[in-house]
Amino acid sequence: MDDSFLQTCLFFTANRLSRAITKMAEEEFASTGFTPMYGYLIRLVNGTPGITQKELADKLCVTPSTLTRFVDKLEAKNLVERKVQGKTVEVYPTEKGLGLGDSFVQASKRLHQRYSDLLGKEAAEELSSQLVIMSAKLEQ
Amino acid sequence: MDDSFLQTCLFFTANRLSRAITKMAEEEFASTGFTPMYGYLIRLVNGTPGITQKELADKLCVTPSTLTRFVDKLEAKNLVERKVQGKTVEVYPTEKGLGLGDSFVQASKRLHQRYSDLLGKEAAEELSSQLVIMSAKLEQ
DNA sequence: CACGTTTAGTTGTACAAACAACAGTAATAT
DNA sequence: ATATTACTGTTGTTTGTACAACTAAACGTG
Repeated sequence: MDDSFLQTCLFFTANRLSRAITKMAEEEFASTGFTPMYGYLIRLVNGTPGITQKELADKLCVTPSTLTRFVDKLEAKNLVERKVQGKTVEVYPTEKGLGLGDSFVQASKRLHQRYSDLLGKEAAEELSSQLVIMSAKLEQ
Repeated sequence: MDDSFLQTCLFFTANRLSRAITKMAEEEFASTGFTPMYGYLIRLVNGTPGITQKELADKLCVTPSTLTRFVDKLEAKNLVERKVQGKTVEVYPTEKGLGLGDSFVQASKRLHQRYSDLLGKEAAEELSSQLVIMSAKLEQ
């Protein structure tokens, strides 16, 4: 049967890549005790104390509801703190969160190394920057 | 703050693209009453009557457990039929499933047109084929 | 043949992420 | 100054997907 429609459909190919890289990222982040997305969130908060949830959602490209759940979990584990400011919520790092920062940076580096070895350093960087450009166009 | 690590991390950029294209695909497939993944599954079954679940999982790049759930749902809606053959399960189309085939093809075409308009036809095709190559390397 | 090994599929469970509906606050317009 | 609109965040619910543990069939070797 002709199943070439799978290879040419961006929905399918993008999701395939997403699943492959997510699996790899989870493996590399496993030692931190958190999944990659939480690692990036904490890094953003550590690097921008008082960043609002809206800004976090924009940077991470997730919906506000998803971000609420993320912050809920991190707050429960005492890794970030919320401070309500009118209608917005500012998110601040905690001592514990700041202490974990480095392990996330290390995990990111291992992940980057691992996929760069498989794809080639140049190709990996080119791919990533293409994905940013294309995502922006699709989100319009 | 320097948040360039988000743009250069393939985990992040791949998931961003995945969410953007998934949203678009769901919009275009909404009129069929099914999400895109189910559409592709039905097309595979319609085009390859008796295909096994293993083969479907391989083609769709999902795990066997995920595929079991998909087939469960489609079978409940009478869109495919299971036939146990020893330890494997063959999946066959139903009349109803065959009848829906065309609407999935139409939805796929609309989706393809829509993202091609945004990305450029050439760029979209190039991107999709790059994603296939890169995914294969990551899955090793 | 019998036992262990591999393979295919299923089920329980968990998590990321979305949407829809809602609540509270801020900003704008009349 | 009040009413309306817009914005930010939360909660309930749903879906896609994975993994681990399991069952059952097939295969291979002593």
